[in-house]
Amino acid sequence: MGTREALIDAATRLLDEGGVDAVTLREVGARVGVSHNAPYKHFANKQSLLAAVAARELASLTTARPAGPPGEVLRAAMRGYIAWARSHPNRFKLVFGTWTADAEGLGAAAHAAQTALVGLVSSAQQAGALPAGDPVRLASLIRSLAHGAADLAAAGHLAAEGKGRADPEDLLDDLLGYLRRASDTVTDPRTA
Amino acid sequence: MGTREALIDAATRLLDEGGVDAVTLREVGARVGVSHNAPYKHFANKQSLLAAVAARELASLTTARPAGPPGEVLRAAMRGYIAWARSHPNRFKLVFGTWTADAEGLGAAAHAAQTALVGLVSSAQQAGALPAGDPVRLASLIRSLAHGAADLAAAGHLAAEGKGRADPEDLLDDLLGYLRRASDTVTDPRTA
DNA sequence: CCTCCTTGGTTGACGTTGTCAACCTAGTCG
DNA sequence: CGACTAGGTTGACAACGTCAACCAAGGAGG
Repeated sequence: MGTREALIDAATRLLDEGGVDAVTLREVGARVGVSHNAPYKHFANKQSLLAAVAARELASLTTARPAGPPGEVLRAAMRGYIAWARSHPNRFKLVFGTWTADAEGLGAAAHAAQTALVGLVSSAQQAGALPAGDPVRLASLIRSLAHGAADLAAAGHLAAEGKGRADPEDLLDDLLGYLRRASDTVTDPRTA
Repeated sequence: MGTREALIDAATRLLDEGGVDAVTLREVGARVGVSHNAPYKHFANKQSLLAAVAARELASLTTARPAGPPGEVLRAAMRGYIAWARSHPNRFKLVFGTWTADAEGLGAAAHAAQTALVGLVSSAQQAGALPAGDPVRLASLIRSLAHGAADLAAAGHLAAEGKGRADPEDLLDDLLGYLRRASDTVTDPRTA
């Protein structure tokens, strides 16, 4: 059990408990049982530690993909994305925060997530659950909606009560419904 | 020329320059020409100052609405939203950051923005540019996409180069296109 | 005119935090 | 056996948010 992993664990727990401001190198060190400067033996600075937390989180999102009809797998994956954002809002905010420098591991994880999603979209297209077109672009569309809905909901900028209730899951279903309808109306082979 | 406004101005400028971490009460005070504790005469704490910055920013987003065909007005409004997010990413991040407490003025501004957008959507629906349905829900859908696309683009999580290029503006147009097609199918099932 | 209170400002201090420098120790390898 | 390195320690420092105490201008009201 490396100290490095323990530091990332402790930082993640602190992040969940009190937001990014609660993640202090001293407290992280204390929780692992080392001094306040031990983290510097594993990370260049606080940002690097947070980047490691974000990278691991993003990677864990990409794994664990269930089986089933392509359209449903895609829907389940995006629901997982939304559920993760709602249950761990601080991690969500961290992952998509400002990463000026030091985004090596993070960039790779982001690219992997993107690629996996594009694969799901392609399968769903072949199954007729999504309209034809560039799968990368369609994946970006779907992910942008899920991401935006989750973020707005977390920030409280989405109508959450009353007749105009719009949960992120509802909005996702709405979009997938519109897309399925679009794929039904036209059997257009390719639109470049 | 109230000192309070000057403080908000200085804080906004600092935010643009170096992110939220660069906004220090001491530097804000120095730029306005007062001491490092003067801001406490106008704001309860740093969070309150940032909340004032965010509230003013959100309010400025709601104003300035052009005229034209309803569908185009809606599209222009969302493009303005995206353009704002791209040109002032730090303000964008701040406005939709974590606002546990002290969201009075911010909540009001958010509600106003929501209401204005719902009005645009309703008009576009009556003009046939959008499918029927709860306008609040449809507005949430469109805004979620614009918001998510802008946020992902700012974080670099959106494929930005190569053949899979997906600018936020492109994704917005894609969504509006699908929606228009869905609104057409009610009267005319044949669409291309 | 004097008094009192509010408004907006000041200086000084304190604890916390990120970060740097110097030092120490157990293990590995030539 | 000696040198090097990985990992950890203590101590210091400047910057930051925040609190407390003090202070000047200016009206309100007797």
